[in-house]
Amino acid sequence: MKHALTTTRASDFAAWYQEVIAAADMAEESGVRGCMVIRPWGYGIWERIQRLMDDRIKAAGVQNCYFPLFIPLSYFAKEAEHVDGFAKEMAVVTHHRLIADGKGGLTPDPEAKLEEPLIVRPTSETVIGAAMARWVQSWRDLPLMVNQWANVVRWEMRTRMFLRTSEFLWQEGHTAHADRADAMKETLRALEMYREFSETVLAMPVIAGEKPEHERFPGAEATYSIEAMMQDGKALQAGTSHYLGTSFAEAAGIRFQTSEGDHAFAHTTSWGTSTRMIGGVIMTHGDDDGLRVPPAIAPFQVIIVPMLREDEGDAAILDYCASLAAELGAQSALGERVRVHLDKRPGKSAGKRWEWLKKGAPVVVEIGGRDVAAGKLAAIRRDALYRDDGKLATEFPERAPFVAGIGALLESIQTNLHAEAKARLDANIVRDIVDWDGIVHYFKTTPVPGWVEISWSRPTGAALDAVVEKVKALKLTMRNVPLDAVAASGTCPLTGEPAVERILIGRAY
RNA sequence: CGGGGAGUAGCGCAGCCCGGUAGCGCAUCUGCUUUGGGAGCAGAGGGUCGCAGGUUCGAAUCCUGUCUCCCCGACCA
Repeated sequence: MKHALTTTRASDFAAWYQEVIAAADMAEESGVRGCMVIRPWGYGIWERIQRLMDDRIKAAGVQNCYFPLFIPLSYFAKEAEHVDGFAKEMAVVTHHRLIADGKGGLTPDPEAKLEEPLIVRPTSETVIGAAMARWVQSWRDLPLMVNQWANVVRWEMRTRMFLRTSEFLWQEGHTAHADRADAMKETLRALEMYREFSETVLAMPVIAGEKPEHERFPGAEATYSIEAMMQDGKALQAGTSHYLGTSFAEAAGIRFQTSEGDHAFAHTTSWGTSTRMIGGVIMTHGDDDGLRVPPAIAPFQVIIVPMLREDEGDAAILDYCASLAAELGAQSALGERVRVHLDKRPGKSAGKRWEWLKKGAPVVVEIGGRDVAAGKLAAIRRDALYRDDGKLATEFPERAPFVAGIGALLESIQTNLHAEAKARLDANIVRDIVDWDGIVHYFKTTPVPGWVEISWSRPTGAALDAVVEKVKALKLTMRNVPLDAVAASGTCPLTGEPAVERILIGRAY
């Protein structure tokens, strides 16, 4: 069957991923190492994610604010584990002026060296912690819950668009609480928010769980994640939530007077999701014809393409399209007005149709003179592009019932995309392996391996290091300990010790 | 950051070894024909060959440096 992309998922998944991004006009190279230009269609998807996530964040009583891009090195140095975790990937500002280098170029002015270097934030715990120290005096000031939408920079060695870029966009929530129980409750609330968001908005099923010790955020006491399975079976960590204990509060001085009159350090949390989720959407829903955008995050849900012939009949077609767009736009889907776009650009309608299909617009409607005369239209749904015979599954409904049913149609596409991905996730987690040979056999013989969930002994220290090395030899990593896993049983295949909990293992991005 | 590959028109590529007027396909534009599923024919426009030096009468081509991308590894909350 002929497809819109030249690379298929089966032939070269990594190349396919890049082709989708290019073909859907989502993002492109910027000329700056590891940084991308996010184009309107990609950014429009991000704006949708922002809006729907922001609604949830605010509904939880968290307020938005904004903190500086630059963080004094001294702030950052206060939490030792945090520094160790990020020091190797830091962008540092050392000068504030340029001068001519005598060769026609510019160079930092040695006279303008900063007294204290500024780092470009890789995350904002330290600078937000400093503010929280000022804002929190009394137990009455807690909990303090803030969030910011921002860009952060991490100088990664190897970058991939949306999945791991030097600069990325995200939201980072930061909260301070009077005690451990309250902070842990917030950590898990944020995790559940991410799980629900991923499932219902991104139509991307995930497993929520706790990261093993060695995968924790630097400085955290506990890290939780949502893990999504891509179409190549690899895991993508799509959101994290951390219980930070009191170490960041101690480093920043977030101290308060309790109702009993003594002093205590706050228990803090942080949680984040980023533009990486867009990479997850691509690798969850994309197919060999490009992207498929879940209707909830599609910048436009319905595209109307008039089939113009540059003759006197065009005016009637455009009138018909305009009134159809208005009627569709007055309908609701997924709790919002339907987002309709009338593509009035000149050009061949076939070319425009494929452009929108590659972008993944959920529904493409084409209108020709015959439709105007008959009061009908031609509709293509992106989640079910082809008929069994390989031709486009275009339908030709009457206008009025189509308009009345658009909300239900978009909702069914949203549901359908989720169901497809959920079936794939469920089918590719193996839960009955009980020994190391079984793990090796699974990953060596399965053409597109997914994940295995095993009972393990939760080793720590050197024993954990040994286990990490052992699975690394198979290019595997421990993903998380699912919150809703069944009880552990038997012996840990990795250590031979009695198992205490269930953990997911798989290849990861 | 180590090993490998690549950068030539909007996109995909050839030309480079062996230096001598910048090529092809798709896309774009024009004309004619066509017209309900990515139309056909004819013609046209578009590139300081990633960037900076060097060698040479002459550099896309040879040399040096540098930037960016891709693959493998290391790294990756």
